[in-house]
Amino acid sequence: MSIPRKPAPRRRGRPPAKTIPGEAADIRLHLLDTALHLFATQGITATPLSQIARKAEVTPALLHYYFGSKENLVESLVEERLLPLTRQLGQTLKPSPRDLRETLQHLVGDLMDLLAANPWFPQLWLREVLQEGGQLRDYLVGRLAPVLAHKVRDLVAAAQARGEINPQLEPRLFMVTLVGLSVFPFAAQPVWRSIFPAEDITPDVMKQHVLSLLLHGLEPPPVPPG
Amino acid sequence: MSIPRKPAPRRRGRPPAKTIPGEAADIRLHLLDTALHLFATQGITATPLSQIARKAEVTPALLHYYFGSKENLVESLVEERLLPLTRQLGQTLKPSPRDLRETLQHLVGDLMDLLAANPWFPQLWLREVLQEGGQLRDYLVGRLAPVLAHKVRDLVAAAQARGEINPQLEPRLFMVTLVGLSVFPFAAQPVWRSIFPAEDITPDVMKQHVLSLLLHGLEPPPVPPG
DNA sequence: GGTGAAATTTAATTGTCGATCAATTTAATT
DNA sequence: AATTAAATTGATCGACAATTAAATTTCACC
Repeated sequence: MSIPRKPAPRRRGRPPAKTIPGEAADIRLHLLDTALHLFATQGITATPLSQIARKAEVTPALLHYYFGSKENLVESLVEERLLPLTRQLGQTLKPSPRDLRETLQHLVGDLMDLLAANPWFPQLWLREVLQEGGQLRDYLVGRLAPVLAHKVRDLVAAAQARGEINPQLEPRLFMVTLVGLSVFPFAAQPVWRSIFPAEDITPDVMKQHVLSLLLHGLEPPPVPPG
Repeated sequence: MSIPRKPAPRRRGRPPAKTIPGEAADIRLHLLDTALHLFATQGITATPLSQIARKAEVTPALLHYYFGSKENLVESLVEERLLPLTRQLGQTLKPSPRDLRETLQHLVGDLMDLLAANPWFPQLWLREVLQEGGQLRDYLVGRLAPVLAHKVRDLVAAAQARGEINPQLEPRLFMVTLVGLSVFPFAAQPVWRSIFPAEDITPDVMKQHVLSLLLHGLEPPPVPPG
């Protein structure tokens, strides 16, 4: 039985190149992954570079070698991880010759798929966007919001004018509501899952719940004819 | 015109007692207020004691004199500011021989009133409940949730069984949804208010919006008979 | 095979923050 | 009036985090 050995405490100097190609994981990307995960679970300011380094089994100095500074590391994360996701989300609203309901259904569906596929997203979002001084807020307000929030507001207002939807809704609040409705349950998962057993509540169930609430609220469905 | 003078840089030693009774504000409470405000807007870890001290026009040492440690200060805040509010909220669901809609309307209404009256609440709530290791999480899961979440779940399930409400909703997700729907828009105020002008969106407007969405979703109201 | 660039670590530097403690001033008590 | 208790500052210590510099090892190319 081989003794489980500490993974050779990495000598100084440039390490030998991996010959196994699959193993040649780009260190920089690995650092990004590690940082993203820790930032999401603990917050950016609360996570020292040393911790990222330890988890990635390198030294803090290497983080500086690759990113220059902590601030820069965050910026890289936004640029390379967050932006692609949100851009993808932005696409959803592009072709909207559809019915409003259908459009919103797609938007919320896509958003929730994205949240389910990237568990770090909701926490990071709450912490770094909603929080005063959050590192990501400027980006949101400056780039993402104009694309999404304004469009949603206009679509809702137009549909209201046509009498297609509930006129008591405030168009300008609609986007926030949408986001709250989808992001919050994901971010709060650890809480409600520890309140009652809910292993059977999959992302799909959550999606159904949210969409149904969005479309009909508490209203029971009309009795089917027959 | 008198030169605006720096408020006398407080000599060391015990200060003379204020004879004006209204002026004799309890320093400890003042420190709590200041800390609460800064914590809510910047985050706990992001706020050094020195900043609280500067804003309250005392030295960091005094904070230690009154609270012993930063951790203790946070605990005091939770104990003396947050808990009373949440307890008060817990009362709302106590007497519920009412109709489900009416009950929920009251619950959401009360919650949103509370949020509007205590602007620091949403931010601190998000941080202390949703965040891994937040101070309020244990309390919420252990005490508040059993009162609220379980009750809401049961009420919703019962109403569904009676065919009174939308059967597609997941009862166990209902409470989270409710909280997300009300807390999120408040917490995100700084964001959406900077996206488009919305001075006219008062807490009452927000309340109407949320309640209407909750009750009817996107459904337009039935054409009034006549 | 030698040489410079690349990738790492170790070690040193600097700044900030929380905490402690002695000194000082006033209040309260006897 | 004397003495003790309470409230407050100033100075500073130790921990730790971010950054920088230097040293070391390997790689790639001529």
